[in-house]
Amino acid sequence: MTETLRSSPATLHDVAREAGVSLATASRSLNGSTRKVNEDYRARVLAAAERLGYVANLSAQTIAKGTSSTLALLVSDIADPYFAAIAAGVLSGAEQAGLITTMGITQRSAERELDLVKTLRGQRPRVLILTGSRYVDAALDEALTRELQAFESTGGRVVMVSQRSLPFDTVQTDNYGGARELAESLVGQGYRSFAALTGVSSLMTARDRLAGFRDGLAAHGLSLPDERVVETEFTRAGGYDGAGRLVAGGLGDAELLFAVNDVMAVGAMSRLREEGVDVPSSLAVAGFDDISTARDVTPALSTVRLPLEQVGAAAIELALSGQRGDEPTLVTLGGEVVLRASTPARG
Amino acid sequence: MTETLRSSPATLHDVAREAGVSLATASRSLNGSTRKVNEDYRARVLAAAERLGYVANLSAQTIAKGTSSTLALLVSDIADPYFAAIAAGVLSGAEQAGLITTMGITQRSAERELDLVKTLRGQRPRVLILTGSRYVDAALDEALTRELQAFESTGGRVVMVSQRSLPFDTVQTDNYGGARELAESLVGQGYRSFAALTGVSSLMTARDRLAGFRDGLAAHGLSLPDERVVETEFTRAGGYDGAGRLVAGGLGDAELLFAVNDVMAVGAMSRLREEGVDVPSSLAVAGFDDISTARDVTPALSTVRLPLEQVGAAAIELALSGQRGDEPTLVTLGGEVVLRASTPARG
DNA sequence: CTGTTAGCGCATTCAT
DNA sequence: ATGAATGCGCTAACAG
Repeated sequence: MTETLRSSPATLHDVAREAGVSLATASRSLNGSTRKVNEDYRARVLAAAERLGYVANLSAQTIAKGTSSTLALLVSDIADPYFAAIAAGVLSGAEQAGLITTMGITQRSAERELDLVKTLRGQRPRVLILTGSRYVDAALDEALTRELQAFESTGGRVVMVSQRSLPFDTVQTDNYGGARELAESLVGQGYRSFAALTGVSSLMTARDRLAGFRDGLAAHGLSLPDERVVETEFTRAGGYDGAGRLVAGGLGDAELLFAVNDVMAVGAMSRLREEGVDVPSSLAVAGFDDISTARDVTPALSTVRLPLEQVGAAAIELALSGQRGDEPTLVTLGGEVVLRASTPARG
Repeated sequence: MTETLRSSPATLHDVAREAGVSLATASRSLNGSTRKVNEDYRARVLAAAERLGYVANLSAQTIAKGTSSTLALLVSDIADPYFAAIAAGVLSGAEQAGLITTMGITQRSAERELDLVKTLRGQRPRVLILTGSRYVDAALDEALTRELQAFESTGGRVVMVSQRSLPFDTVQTDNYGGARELAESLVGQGYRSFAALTGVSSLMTARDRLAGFRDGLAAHGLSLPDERVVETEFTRAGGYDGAGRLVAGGLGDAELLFAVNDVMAVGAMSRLREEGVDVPSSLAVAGFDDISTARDVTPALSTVRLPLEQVGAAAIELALSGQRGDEPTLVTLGGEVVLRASTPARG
């Protein structure tokens, strides 16, 4: 009758019997709030639990207590370093808070996101964190909002990590401000003429960064001519293609190319090299995000570093601390301009 | 009495009452196995559930059925692209199988790993997947083995993703074979004299790759002199430092530097550039893993591509298909040598 | 301080 | 085909 021969997990009942105490005493010894149990009994219970390999059934505890110790996290794509970094922050924060986290991948699909929210609500998590750019489907957005509000109305907390577009607490990075600062730094480096690679305009992230960059230039009386802005995909391949289109259309007097994220910038650099456009002497390049590749490309890429792990941590903090007010809270984390070899100072 | 005013989630009981049917009928309509309920009633139940925003309580279902629909995944560090890729494979596989996955981060600590296993066992997951290199602490390993065996003896399935060292089903990548093939390819490119950067010898991954590389050279009558093998950390910083030590010690006639993983190779390239050692003309460099940065560095890095997402998928498949036999199953996924500009053909 | 008992939300026998 | 009743593993009153 050793532990390894059982075919179903030991229950609290088993432990109580093995220790010769009541169910309640066993419960109190193992998980009970404050010690209110004879040290002698307690030891016997612990020993019995150890002997039986007992592990409390979390589902049962959740049911009995009426509150779970779970956090649900939704990300677009965990293999994307951007989300991976945020997830890392969330996971470590959750663990510190004693929460187990369950994760779902939306694959950048609003339908899947909605489905996952429904599924994960079944867990009765204490917190639901949604990460990733919002979509533009109004119907789906509305359905999602309803679902999330229902969740909140039953005691759950939802935190969005992205742009503030739905009426929930959200943590965002300062895309506009970071891009604006980047532009100003670049002007400080002596650049005067610019081109840009941006994502589809429905992506708020892309829009905000481009707007910030533009305004940063405008502050110095400079501008980004529309014909030098190419809209492409938010990926490495998009950057590669976009750079090709830019070159084909003629670089003109452009001195610096701003890509709204690093992977696009890296793709662009690759294409520029193939096209025989030297970076940075013929065209400087700057990105946004500071992915780890940024410092390893040649020349190393100037960019804006986002405190991604902190974003995850902030999301947890927001979710766990205090009550949800009437007005959703908005936490904005600033980026930091990092100038590297891809944008050297100009004569 | 609209849904948003409730302060606790609707229960099946609420739905039954709202629909004017019994609890059992409601249950059968919403989650019951095969349709055995009048279409009329069924519709009423579904409508009531919709109206109330009812979502089945997963914990309650788990308790009632005695089996959960959860999978637990442990990774060392989710921000590491290696684990992120595997996690992506696991998550998508789990979802296809209708499993919710909960995740834990071990931070490469054997203690934390053991703690997490205990905690996650509380969820009564159907499957437990452990990812990451095994450690060398015998006591901890034994405790972990016991815990995992207890889990298996109560119906759970465990799959290890890493080297085969514990007596459980495992999915591994062919580190030895990949490195061996890489070495042979490099010899084919005309390289004859080598140096290497390896991780601490307790890391089996590092050991296997180095052994494979050595044997690949040996197959052609070549070898890797011990004084040209520097042991350093398994990280970018480790590669950076290691390359520095190598240069300081004198490169001798070394033509190619093999780093046991890509991040180390990238760190090394960075250091070599700083030291004025041109890559590849003075020293070629090759890595292992094919992280996305590999093709973006200059020169692009030769390496061995590992089918990481497939590894995750294979782990799930192994866990879900068939019974655990007496002997643990071992699945090995091969890598693929990818030659790039960092190791051009030599005269 | 300890033991008894009544739920928690749901699935599932067992009758009907 | 439907409903009433039992139990899953556990916590939290409630008595003793």
